[in-house]
Amino acid sequence: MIDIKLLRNETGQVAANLARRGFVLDADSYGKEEERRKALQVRLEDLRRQRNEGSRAVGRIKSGGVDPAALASEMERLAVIDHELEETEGAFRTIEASLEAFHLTLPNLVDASIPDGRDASQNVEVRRVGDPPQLGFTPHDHVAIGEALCGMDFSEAARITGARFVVLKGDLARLQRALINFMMDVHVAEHGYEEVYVPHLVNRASLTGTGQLPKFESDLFGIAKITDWYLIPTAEVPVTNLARDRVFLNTELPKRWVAHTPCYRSEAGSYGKDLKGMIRQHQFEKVELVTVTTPDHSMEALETLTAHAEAILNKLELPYRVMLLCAGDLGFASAKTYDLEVWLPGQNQYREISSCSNCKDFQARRLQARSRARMSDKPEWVHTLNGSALAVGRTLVALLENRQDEGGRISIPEPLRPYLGGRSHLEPRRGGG
RNA sequence: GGAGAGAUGGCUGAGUGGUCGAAAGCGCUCCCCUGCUAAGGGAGUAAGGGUGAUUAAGCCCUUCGAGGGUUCGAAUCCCUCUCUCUCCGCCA
Repeated sequence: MIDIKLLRNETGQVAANLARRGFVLDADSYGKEEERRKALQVRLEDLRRQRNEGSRAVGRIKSGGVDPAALASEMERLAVIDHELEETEGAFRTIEASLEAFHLTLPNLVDASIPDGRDASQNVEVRRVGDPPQLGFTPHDHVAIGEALCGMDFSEAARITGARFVVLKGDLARLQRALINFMMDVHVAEHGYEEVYVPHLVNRASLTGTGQLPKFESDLFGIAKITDWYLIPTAEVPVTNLARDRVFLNTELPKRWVAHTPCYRSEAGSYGKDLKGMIRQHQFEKVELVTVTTPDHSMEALETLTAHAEAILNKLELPYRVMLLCAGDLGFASAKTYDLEVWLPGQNQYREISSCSNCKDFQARRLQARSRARMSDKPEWVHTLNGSALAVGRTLVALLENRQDEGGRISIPEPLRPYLGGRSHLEPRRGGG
């Protein structure tokens, strides 16, 4: 949620900022509704004050020996006030609820450092690391490689569930597990994150806190039995909610958490995209980094968090580029985002493998997550950041495609070998999976 | 799933219809005393919002798990829900 006071007082300025995202905020009609709210609130509070005074008067009359005439007239006066109070309260609640609902649909303000742009085509390449491999033959895509390794089966998954799922077996299932453990270990041992294990089902409040609800319900999988619960679309939701309703001491910050979870996304509205293979699935594994900082350190924390995600790509010797998202491509909760895009020879292009965002105080306001330097200080909103490090399924795809040889062997990068029993290669196999 | 107990400020914990936004303690802040690895004394210390001159004082409203209700008046009474704890059952 953006700062409501700022929205009220500088509606035009906020509207101009949000316009950079392509979000249209009608400043005039908002201003009018806000004026109505204010007038009603002032009236309401005055009525409540009158009622409180009257109630106290009744108390005084009763305790001081009953004077029936005074009591009757006071009660009569209060009945009139109560009547108007009830009406005003109803009107106020209606407008207040509608304003609150509206506030929850407003995306975060765009950071000043963000370039203009309408969509992904106008994102800015910040740097490029590593070169696409010179394979010297027509690269296979990960689907062909996976089938040759006899460990990637989409039709079985379709039978078990439906489209956009995969069954991994043998070397590939183990490779995925190796990647998860490798990433977790690097973040814990080398980057200093605290490993957390979190629920994979979350309630509406948590999803509202991080910004998926109320606006993006169609992207989520709900569950039939408990309608308040949803499968997590990312570990960002449960992990960032660790900060909910908390007041941190600045000395406790930054909090840096890492979690591995499966992620579930309905992929509504992406029917045509990436139908083949593991790139876009309803269920995928992800290792997620979350940082909670004081406001003065969050931009620096975004660079650090992004570097931590890049470290995984570097260790796995995967070529990638860093994109600074333009205003129009920024996610709902984010003020500034770097996407990491890995090179995929099978597609002959860079594809997103990580997204690192500074949400500044946007989620903190929804979450009531605050901090202060001393107990006697007034708490202020923390800043929250999150980033994939990395999307495991896509990392697996990238490894297969970048490290294949003409015979279909996959070379395992050095740091990953201990997680695969020391093996240096995966070999294609004959026969069925 | 069954039975019972509970949910109060950063924390612990009093408070069963009328200046209770809430005793006390801890913690924290400031001051004083003392003087050396500690202790004592005093004062202050919830949040959000409205009004005020958009950042003062003051005044006011709301909030004691959430939502309803009774009442002139609710932390206190009633109903529903959520969560926590204890015991039993079941279970990985």
